[in-house]
Amino acid sequence: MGDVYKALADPTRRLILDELAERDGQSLFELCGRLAMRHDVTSSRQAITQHIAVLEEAGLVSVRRSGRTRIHHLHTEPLREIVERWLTARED
Amino acid sequence: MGDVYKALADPTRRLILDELAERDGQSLFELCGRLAMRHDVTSSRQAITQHIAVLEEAGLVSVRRSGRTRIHHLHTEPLREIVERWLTARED
DNA sequence: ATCATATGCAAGTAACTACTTGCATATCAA
DNA sequence: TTGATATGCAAGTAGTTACTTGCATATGAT
Repeated sequence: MGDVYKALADPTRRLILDELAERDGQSLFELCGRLAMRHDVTSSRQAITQHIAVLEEAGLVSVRRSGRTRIHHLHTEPLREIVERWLTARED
Repeated sequence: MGDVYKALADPTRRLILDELAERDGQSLFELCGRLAMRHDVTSSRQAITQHIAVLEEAGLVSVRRSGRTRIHHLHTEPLREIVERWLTARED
């Protein structure tokens, strides 16, 4: 399993999470389009694919195939690790 | 102001935050020692200094001088951005 | 003043990361 | 099948990052 923190380190990847948070279940094509239109992401489709792969390895995004289309879903659970690590008072 | 996400991307920097979370107000020397002893961090003092600089730019650590000693303090507030960005339901 | 302690600065390097380009594959419709 | 759509794979490259080494500075104690 990949590194959640490293996955968040790139601004484009964070925008991908933003996009999926606003509209879950987008295809790759849809994502690329909306990232370009609404967030001024000029990267190529391949670049986006590679970013999504990193997010997937971190457990933040899951991919499901439907015909010739990839559908992407957001999973925020891995982010809770951050909260629990430093934002929660611990008793030891 | 630096990037909180990039600051968290490095495992050694996260251990520094862990250390300060457990014992706030450590000096550089103290930090280096405890990182080596308790977390098997083999990096040089300079490496640690550079990591702290990144954490400082991200607002996660503040440094105060006391004589020939640097005292480090943890600040978790910047981490709340992460929570509010994806872990909080938004209404728009 | 002298010496050890605690830290600062800077250049160099190896590894990693994001990105691109070019081509390949697969699905759907007509 | 043929063509267009949607995505996959892989090699190459520029820029970044973490790290080290060597030397400099500054504080505190004797």
